[in-house]
This record gives sequence, structure tokens and C-alpha cells, in this order.
Amino acid sequence: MAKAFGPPNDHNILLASLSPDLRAVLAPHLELVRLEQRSALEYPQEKIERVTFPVDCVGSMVAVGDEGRRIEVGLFGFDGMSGTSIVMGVETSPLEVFVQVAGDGYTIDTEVFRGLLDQHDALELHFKRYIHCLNIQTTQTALSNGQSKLEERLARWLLMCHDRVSDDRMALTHDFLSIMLGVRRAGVTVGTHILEGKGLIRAGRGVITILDRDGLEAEARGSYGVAEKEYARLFGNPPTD
Amino acid sequence: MAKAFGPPNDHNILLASLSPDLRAVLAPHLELVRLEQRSALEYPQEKIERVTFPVDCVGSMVAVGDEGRRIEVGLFGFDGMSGTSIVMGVETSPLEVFVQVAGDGYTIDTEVFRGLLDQHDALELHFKRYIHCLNIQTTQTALSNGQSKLEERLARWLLMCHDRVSDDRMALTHDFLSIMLGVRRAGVTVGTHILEGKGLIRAGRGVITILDRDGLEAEARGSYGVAEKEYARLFGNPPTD
DNA sequence: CCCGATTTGTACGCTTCTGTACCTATCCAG
DNA sequence: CTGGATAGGTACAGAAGCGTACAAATCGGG
Repeated sequence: MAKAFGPPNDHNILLASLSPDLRAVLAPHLELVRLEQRSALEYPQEKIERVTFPVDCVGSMVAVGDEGRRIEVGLFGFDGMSGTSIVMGVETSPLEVFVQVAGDGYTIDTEVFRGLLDQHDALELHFKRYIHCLNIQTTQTALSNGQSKLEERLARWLLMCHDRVSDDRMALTHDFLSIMLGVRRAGVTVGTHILEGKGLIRAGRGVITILDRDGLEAEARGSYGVAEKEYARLFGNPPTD
Repeated sequence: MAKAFGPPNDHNILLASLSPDLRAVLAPHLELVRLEQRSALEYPQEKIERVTFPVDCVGSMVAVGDEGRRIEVGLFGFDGMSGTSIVMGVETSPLEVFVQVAGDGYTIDTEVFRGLLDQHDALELHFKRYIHCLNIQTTQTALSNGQSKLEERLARWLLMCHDRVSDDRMALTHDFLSIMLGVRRAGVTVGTHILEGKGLIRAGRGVITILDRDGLEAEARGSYGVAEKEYARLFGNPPTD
């Protein structure tokens, strides 16, 4: 299977798939900003100030528990948005949301966004449907966390990340991946070697290159694809397809 | 900590916490029905016919993967509802939703429900906020699946189930629990012995009795409570508190 | 071009959980 | 009261991953 969201990533698909009139409603309030790696988009239990629609950056939603436990529960790029709680009518969330791959994104003030959603039901519907897809992604993560081996989870994660960047080369350290997957750093090293040994990826210092998407999907053994199919069904494939 | 949703369960809290006028909007369309154990409330990828608000039954949302992999990703009782996708503007979901503990519940036809949501934004807001809580529950499940030991996950699950039934005695087999947690049946047997050994529960054939909620919460080591606190914040404690 | 910082490779013993198997205890219908 | 069905207890070898530790490789600033 090709990338879930197709090649174009000079814009945000979620915004681009709005009808022209709804896009016109949002456009005047969107501001294009540069988002640096590790910068926070939301803090746990703190008021969400801005909603962000990535263009070529990638964000992670991470659940934090006691004793430093943490694990990624959501990944989004030009397919999605931060600040989903706002759409749900809640002003905070217990998750950490931060920029994982630096890049540009459109932001809008939370209050303004909430106001526009209230005025345009079709706008809210659009974002609710995206959140539905994101929730499915989280359920698949829960399934994967409970039932898959490390290298299967790694394969799934690499595919999801690859879907959201333009390059087959991705800047990722084992340490970073270990936090996302909630496993040992050394475990990621072993996992990457397994995938590398099968010719699915190539790993360099701080870089992982995707060589064989189909192979990775097979390696993920069904843990990848459900959320992506739902997204494709609801938001369609990009015009180039 | 006492039960997350307090003692009363002769009604559905989600419905009861609606304003009187919104309750009046829904009431004429609700039908009280008996829901038997194992009966399906939603089938994966099939149109959701009815939305259900449990009174004294409990439902599970289960993600299914390849090779018979399955794991529970959501639990709801008189605090919640089935058919959450409908609120999100989508008519299907990839999850299995079924009755885990038999009992009564109010149901409403999907089309009628969707129509009422469209007419009453405040009604939709109410259910969106519930879904926000349910999503948090799923993120905590993902965290727990990835980072907790079997007996911690078991303790968490028993607490969540206990929140949603009226009795300290719960009809649960090890086999059933093993499916919910996505572990071996024999593993659940060992897990229950650990909790029993600490005096937190008592286990009989097909029955688990909660003896010490606070002890179970400590045993869950932070994996229980986040979603429950959010629910309490948004929907308040029951009037008896 | 050298030094400290970052990243990766590898090893070891240990815990947790699995797959499988088999036996026992309890329940219920006839 | 008995026989089949259901539920639970236990055991064993092995896989998977952990915590920890340390060394090697690579990078970038001075």
C-alpha cells in the first residue's frame, strides 16, 4: 500500500478537504508559523491556547502516568490537528502534545476557532470526523501495545510517521523511538536491526530510511492500516490519485 | 477513593445530567429494553442501528486485529453510551461493542438521535464531552497495556467494572477477563491470586468480590483514575454527594 | 583536529508472560 | 445422583523484554 495520505504535503489535508466556503471561513484567522522540535502544543490539564494544523511538521500526543511512565497515544501531521479537545467542547486534556518533527503549521486562536465551530455546523462535523479517525488510531495503538512484539510496533510506528513526512529519510534516534513506544532504548536498537536485516529499512546515526513499505506493513501484522483506511474513506484520497 | 460515579444506578447518569429541557427532547424517543449478556450493540464496519444508554448493564468496546488478536479499548455502563461514532458524524466504527453484564438500558434509533443532535447543539455538546472522557479512558488503556504488569491491569479493570455495577460481587470468569485484557487465561488465574493474597479481592467460581478499593487503586499504580477524574469534573458527582 | 557530547551496539542476568498441557473442582440438567 | 460441561489451578520450557552497564562509533564546536 502506498502512503496513507499521498504525496502532497505543502498544505494541511484536513483544511484542504474543507469545502471552499468553509475554508474561506477559517482562512482569515489562520496564521502560518514555524514549529520547532520539542515545542509544546498542549500541556496536560492546562488551557489550550491555540489549535494547530501541521503543514510539514509532525506532532505526538503522549499519555503520562506515575513513575515516569509515558507512551504515545496519537500521531498527527498534515492529515490532522492539535487541540482536538476544543472540538469536543472541553478546554483541556490530560495529554502532552508536542512537535516531534519541526516544520510549518497553521494556527488559530482557541476562542476564535470555537466561535467559528459554533457558527458552522458543517465545520464542526468535518473536525469531528477527523477526531473519530484519531480515536481509531488510539484504539489500534492500545491493541498494538498489548498484543504486538516490539519490532511489529516499531514497523507500525515508522509507517505512521512516514505517512506524514515527505522524505523516505526520517530523523529519528533510538532514544526518541523508545519513548514513543514505551520500551527500552536498547530494545529499539535490536528492533531496528531486525527490520534492517529483512531489508525493510536502513538505519544510520539519527536517521532511519524506509526502503520497503509493503514489507513493513507485512511486518506490522495487521496493526497498521485500520485507522488509515477510515481516514481515506472519510476524507478521500488526494486529488493526484 | 469511592466509586467514580457514586451509588445510584437506577438510571443513566449521562441522561440524568442533561438539563430538564434537553432530557425532555430525548425522553419521548427512548425505549427501555433488556440487554442480555454477549448481545452485540455494534458490529465492526456495520451501520449502527441503535444507540444505547445502559441503566444497569455494562458494555465493552473491543478492537480486533489479525490472527484473532483482540483487546478491550473501552468500558461503559450507566455513565455512558454505545454508538459514540454517531455523535462524531460517522455511521460505523471498526470496533465490536457488546453487552458484558446483562441488564436494562435505554435505546434510541440512530436516525432519530442524529436528528435531535442536529437540532440541539447543547445536546450534542453533552455527548461530545462524554466521548472526550471515553477517549481519555482509551489513552489510559493504551498506556496501561504498554507499561503495566498483568496484576496492575487487572486491578484497573476490576475498578472500572466495579464503578459501573451496584454490587461488590461481580460475575466474571478468568476466561472472560483474559479476553478483555488480551492475556492468557492462566495468567488471569495467577493475577487474581496475587490480588487475593493481598486481601484486595475474593475470588470464587465465576465471581470476584471487591474487598478493598483503595488497595486496588494503589495496586493499579496510577493507571486508574485519570479518565474518572475528568468525568467527575465534567459531569459532576451525583446529587447524593 | 581534538574533545566532549550524543548515539548506537552489545552483553548479562532477571522478570514477566506465553503456549501448551493436564488435572481438579464445581455446577447443572436429566 | 450422575455425567458432561464449565471454570479454575498448576506446571514447565521458552520467548520477549527489562534494567543496567559499558564500550564503540560518530558528530560538532572550539
